[in-house]
Amino acid sequence: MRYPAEETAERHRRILEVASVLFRERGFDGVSVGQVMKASGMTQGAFYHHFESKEALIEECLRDASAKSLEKMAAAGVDPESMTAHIQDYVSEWHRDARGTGCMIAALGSDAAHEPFVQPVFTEHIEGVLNGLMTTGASSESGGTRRNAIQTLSGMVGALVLSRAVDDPELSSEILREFRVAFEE
Amino acid sequence: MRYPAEETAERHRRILEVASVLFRERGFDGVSVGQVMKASGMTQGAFYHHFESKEALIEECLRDASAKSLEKMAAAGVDPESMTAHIQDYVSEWHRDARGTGCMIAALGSDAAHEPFVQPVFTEHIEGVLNGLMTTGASSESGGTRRNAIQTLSGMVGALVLSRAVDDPELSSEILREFRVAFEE
DNA sequence: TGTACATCAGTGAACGCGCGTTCACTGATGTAC
DNA sequence: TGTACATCAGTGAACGCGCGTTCACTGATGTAC
Repeated sequence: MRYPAEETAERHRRILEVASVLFRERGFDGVSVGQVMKASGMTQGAFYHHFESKEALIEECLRDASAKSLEKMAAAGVDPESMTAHIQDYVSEWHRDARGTGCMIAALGSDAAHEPFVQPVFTEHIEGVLNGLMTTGASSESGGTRRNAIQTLSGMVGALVLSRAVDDPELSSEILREFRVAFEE
Repeated sequence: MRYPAEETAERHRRILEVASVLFRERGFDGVSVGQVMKASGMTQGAFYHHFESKEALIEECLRDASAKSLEKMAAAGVDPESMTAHIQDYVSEWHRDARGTGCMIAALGSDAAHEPFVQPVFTEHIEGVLNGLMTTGASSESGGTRRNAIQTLSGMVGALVLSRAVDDPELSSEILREFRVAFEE
């Protein structure tokens, strides 16, 4: 059956959305094309009418996640107080437990090191985040320099990765809490 | 052929060493049992005389990497200056390019989030590293508190992950360099 | 001390399985006349 | 306006491949007598 262009675009979006969540939850190798399509309500075969390959899907997922993340950040970056709130929200129990919809760097960053084809997307994304952190002076008391943005982002990503790698809920929360106090008020 | 106990133990160590490097370089899913055994100079079949399963190998590799890392850190932790040097060495181009022999948190941390069986090892390891950072006051000008250890470790791990996720050598070096200045002298 | 046998870490082929990808086929929609 | 046909996003079976794991077999070493 041939479908109206609108429905086709809608299905494309659904695959992208579903896959984007699954990849962040389970890693690139932890999700198969079949699983993505099943979760999107279609059969495997239809996948290749929407994407050239699994790698192409991954790339598009990352570009999508990057764009959404930068939008959210731009909204928070209008003044120093809301940027501080944004950082506090990043290093939170809520975000730790929402891998599928959260930061792609924390979820997939260490995989990016051995999957060269995703590195261009990560490079652009990280540049974008650094610029976002610099637009307000919230990254440190000494103002919104690029150096402060780099130090802030490193800490945010590291704290979230540590809190997720750990088994013990007390330690996990302690990491988030103790990191957060560096950006209080 | 039956082998002397010494040779058997030596082969076990070799498998562990080879696998430990490969996992950090390519991730858990990026390395097969066959590849590990080939790189260790044996055939696939011998693997199961040394380890119960691939998961058991991974666990033993991580415990080994953790022990070696904590030893190195203890050696550096005798005084604040050498601990500072240790931190500077961690956030370096050298370490960035030595994934196979470097920090297991930076190399495999985001995979740990979706492989629950490795989380106990990561929990113990991270506790150990935090204790190591606290033995000297080097983690911050305000002394070796646990809070400072958490903030320092988060930043170290995050900076290394960012520097490896990125395509552009200039940006990668900039991240390392700008993070390092926070711990100068 | 010499011989018979149990041990067990090797070899390498085979197992079933799930993967990414391809394929022949279907049939409602949009287009040409 | 009605009919004939091309399009193309679906279906679901099949492809070859590499995976983790198992297996029958080998044969030098260590042990028992």
